[in-house]
This record gives sequence, structure tokens and C-alpha cells, in this order.
Amino acid sequence: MFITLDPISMAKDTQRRTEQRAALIAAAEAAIAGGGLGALKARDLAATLGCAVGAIYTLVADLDELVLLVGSRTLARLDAALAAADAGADGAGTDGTEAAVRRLEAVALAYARFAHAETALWRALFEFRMAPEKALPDWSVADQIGLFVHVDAPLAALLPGLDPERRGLLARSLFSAVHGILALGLEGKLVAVPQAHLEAQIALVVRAACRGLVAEQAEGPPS
Amino acid sequence: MFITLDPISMAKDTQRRTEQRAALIAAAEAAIAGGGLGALKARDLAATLGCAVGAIYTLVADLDELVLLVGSRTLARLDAALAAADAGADGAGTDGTEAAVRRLEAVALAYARFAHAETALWRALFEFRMAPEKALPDWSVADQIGLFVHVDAPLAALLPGLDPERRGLLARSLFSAVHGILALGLEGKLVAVPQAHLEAQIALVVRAACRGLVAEQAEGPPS
DNA sequence: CAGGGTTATGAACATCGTTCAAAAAAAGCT
DNA sequence: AGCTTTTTTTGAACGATGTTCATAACCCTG
Repeated sequence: MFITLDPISMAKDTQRRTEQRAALIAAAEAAIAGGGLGALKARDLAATLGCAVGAIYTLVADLDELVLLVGSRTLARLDAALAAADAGADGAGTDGTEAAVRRLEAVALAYARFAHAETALWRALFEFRMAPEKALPDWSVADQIGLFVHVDAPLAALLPGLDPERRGLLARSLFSAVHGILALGLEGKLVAVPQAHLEAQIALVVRAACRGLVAEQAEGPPS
Repeated sequence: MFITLDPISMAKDTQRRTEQRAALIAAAEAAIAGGGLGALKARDLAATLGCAVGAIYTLVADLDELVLLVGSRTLARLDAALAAADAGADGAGTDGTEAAVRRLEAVALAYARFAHAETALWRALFEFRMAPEKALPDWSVADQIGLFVHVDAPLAALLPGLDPERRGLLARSLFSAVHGILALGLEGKLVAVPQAHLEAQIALVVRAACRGLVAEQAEGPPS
């Protein structure tokens, strides 16, 4: 999940170079955290690093790559937060279904709190779109697919009979639904849930969806 | 819902000017539809309009205002599509609950189809963020709040006992949830629902949520 | 057609990301 | 140490971009 440097450049990477790269990523992270993706400027980075603009392009191919590197760090923290929430979900004194619901609710709320605490960095994960011709590097795709496991696992506990493929789709749907409530809500869009009610509404929707899904499965999966 | 021109400039607006403005908006719409918000460039607009760059700024204050004007048109079409879907939802031979569920499902699917058919323009509605210091013009906020009525009305039929404030929050939550599934799905993000399954998953989630909500209300609203 | 107000023009400015010839630094070598 | 070769860093320069504004063109009215 952590950033692994490209082996080709790694070979001739001195200690110094690696440190500079880390400093660059840290500066970029601070810039994005402070002012969103739009605040990531080559000249500003050079100023905080105390080097010339051109130096940046010896450490990194693009500013795009830099965004991806920062995104990788953000994803790692998010992954940890979701995993902790799932592990810490308390289902004591409840049947299996209720325990599973609580796990899903805990993961959703952890996602909400992460997004709220690190809004700018979190948003950067989704605002960013690679230029259509350039493909995402492999390490970046690996980062992202790890996320939805934290929804899929509790979902397997909730709906033991569901075949894994359908479950995968459902996990993605639930993840995206919660994401949507947060994305619009934290943006202050007018169609959105006001920030004060975000966590409560997410919990409500997650519980309702779980309940409906269990009921549907109980009477036989139609489609 | 339609664009009303600013009365101040309206006073001295000739026929010709209004036409140019319309042409500008049309060109901007085409540009965004073709290449997203990033493809809206002042010089390109001037080229397609056959005028100088400076002329644009006599018709419109900013490119931001232009984005808002295009957004207003998009919202009008979206509003019409959702209204039609709600009106056309067929609940024949079903009880009231099932009829309401079908209305909500129809609205959600209409949203999905609109987003799919006009992805770039639809995305522009949400990608765009006004500079923090400048406030949204009044006509733009009026456009947006009209949207969620198409969720709120069927929801009132589904849950007659729910008080309007809570219902409003729920309508916003459901809207945002469906939006999230679409937003991630149409972007091809990795945590997202694959495009081929978008409509089916949206229908599934909407139905499950409805079912869960009705069940919860039946046994008494706790919180 | 002369004068005055309105509108269009496009060169100019500031700000981006990115490049690249040249300078500086480091490393190798005798 | 001194010279050569390789590597790294530099920052001016390039091409886009949104926006402005003195100037020119236009249009209407008297």
C-alpha cells in the first residue's frame, strides 16, 4: 500500500534523492490539503523546497504523478481508518445480521469522518482525472481496489447466500452511495444533505438498505 | 427555470446582443459537451463565434458565468426528464407503497439515463465550483433547489407519516446516494460500479432502501 | 453627414506547466 | 592535485490560458 519507487530510477537513487522526493511529496500534500488540487503549483513547490522549478521534473515526471503519489498516501490512511472501524465494530449481544449491519455502519461512518477530517485530500482522490491518453500506473490501481474490501467483507456476513460477483457489485454500489452523500454534502451543493446531518443520514440510509436487502434475500432472490 | 437576463443589461440589450449571447452560450455548451469543463476556452469560443476574444467579456462577465448559464440549461432539461419519469411511472394494479417505490425507481433511472446521455454537461454541474469569494447568482440557486422535489414528492407517498423536515433530509440523501453511484460509475473509477450494471444496481439500491425505510417506519420511528 | 455614445478589437499582461541549453557539481581517472 | 567525463541543477524561455483596456470601428440621431 505504501509508495514503492520505480525500480529503474531506484537503482541510481541516492539517499539524498529519495529524501528530496519525500520532501516534494510532503510539500505537495500540504499544498493540496491547504487549497485543493488547484493550489498545487510548480513554482510554489520549488519555493518551499528551496530549489529551481526545473528540479521538480527530475524527481517526478509530471505534477500529475505528484497528485497520484499524494493520493496513494491518502488512500493508505483511508484504508487503515476503514479497517480499524470494521475491526472495532461492536456487535455484542446481537444476532449475526445486526452485527453485520453494525460493521457496515461503522465503516460508512469512518469513511464520513475521514472525508470530513481531510476533505481537501480526500476530494483530490476523486477530482483528479488522468489525461485520457496516459494510463494510471500499476501501483495506483492496486491502491484503489483495496478499498472496497472493507465493504465487501461485512456484506458477506450480512448476506451469506449471495454469490461473490453480485456481492462485489453491491459493495461497490453501497460504497458509491455513501460517497455520493458525502461528496455533495461536504461541497455545500444545494441538493445535498446539510453537513450537520451527514453522519446521521448516512447511518440511516445504510441501515435501511441493509434491512431491505436482507428482507429481499429472505423471500428468495428474484433477479 | 429558464435563463432570465440581468435586468440592468437587459434595458440596453438590443436584439442583436441577445442573439450573440445565445450563440455564445450554445458554443460554450457544445465545447463542454465535447470535452468537459476543461475544454471551455475563451479563444476557442471567439473563433467559433467569429469575433475577438474581448467581445466575449462584453456578453458575459466571466467564463464562470458562462458555465453557470450552461448549467442552468442542463438543469432545466434534467428537471424535465425527472418530472416526466415521475409522471409516467406505472403503478397500476399495485398497492400504494409499491406504486411509490416505482415512482422513486423511475426517477432514479431517469437520472441515470440523463447522466449517461449527457455525461459531460451533467458532470459540469458538479465539477464546477465558484471561487469562494464570489457568491452564486440568485437564479442559479433557484435552479438547483427545484431538483429534489422530484424525489421528495414520491417519498411523501411512500412514507406518509414522516414529517416534512425529515423527509427533506431523506430525499436529499437518496438523491445524493444515486448520484454517487453514477458519479463514480461513469468516471470509470476502480471502486465504482461498472457501467454495464449501473442502472440495475441503482434500481436495486433504491428498492432496498425503500423497503428498509417502510419497515422501519412500520415498527415505529425511533430517532 | 457630424458628433457622441456604444461595441468590437487584439495586443498586452499575469500566471500556469513544462522544456532545455548551459552552468555547476560530482565522480572518475591518471 | 589536476583534468575529463558524467550527472544534476538551474532559470530563462515557450506556449497556453483568462482577463483587461486603449484604440478603432460602428451605429444611431439630429
